[in-house]
Amino acid sequence: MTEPAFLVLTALVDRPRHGYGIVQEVEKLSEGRMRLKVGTLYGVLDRLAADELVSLDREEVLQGRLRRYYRLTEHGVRALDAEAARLAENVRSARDRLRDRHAEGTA
Amino acid sequence: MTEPAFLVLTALVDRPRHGYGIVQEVEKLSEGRMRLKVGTLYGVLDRLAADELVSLDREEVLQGRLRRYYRLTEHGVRALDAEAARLAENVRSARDRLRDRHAEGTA
DNA sequence: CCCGATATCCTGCTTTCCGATATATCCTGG
DNA sequence: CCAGGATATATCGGAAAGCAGGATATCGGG
Repeated sequence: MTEPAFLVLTALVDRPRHGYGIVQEVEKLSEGRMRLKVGTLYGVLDRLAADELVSLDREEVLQGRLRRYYRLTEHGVRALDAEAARLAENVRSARDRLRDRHAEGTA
Repeated sequence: MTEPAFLVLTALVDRPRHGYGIVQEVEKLSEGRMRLKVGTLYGVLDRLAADELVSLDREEVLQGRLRRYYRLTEHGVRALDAEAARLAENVRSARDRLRDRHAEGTA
């Protein structure tokens, strides 16, 4: 799973959101570090929908502007959980090794 | 930074390794989960070298076979450390949200 | 004697990223 | 009253990246 896909899934965990809302939520949850590009978003959303990790929740027309809401599927929840575990393992092994490297210099 | 790049840097933390050795080390440190493709490796190595996160350590000819060793630069160590922190943040926010989602169902 | 492991590298296909652009509405400030 | 920023979706095309496959070459085991 790519990083933008991971962030989109994370943004959808608490409730369905529309495209622009996802962009804002990703920026918020990453404390401004990640700014999801709209050019990236729709491609990611299409791929996630094709894989059935997200699905179209509903469409609203608010003040003449279309809002298309996506929600996380149960499959999506499991995929996000598995990916988080996988990334955590990568982080752990990198940190273990970095710690050993510095410990050697100290010893 | 892409995931293969992250894994290559991790594999080089403890000592310089040559291409094929990196492939094996990545497979070992990920407990068989990640199998780095050779077609991916050399492109990654070139990019990391261009960014000065790794550098050519030495070349050996062992039993008629060339071995080209790469080592992590100090810049590479810092980049790996920063990337690990960034990924850890992504994992943390995903897990926080997943926990809340399940807590709601429980409450 | 062939095959798997070891070892590097290139080519080309596919996927993905993302800047740019297009379209359209609403609100605020000047 | 109008310019510009925020809100909102979508597409195009270039660039970057991933990766399967194949070329090339040695060594050891069955």
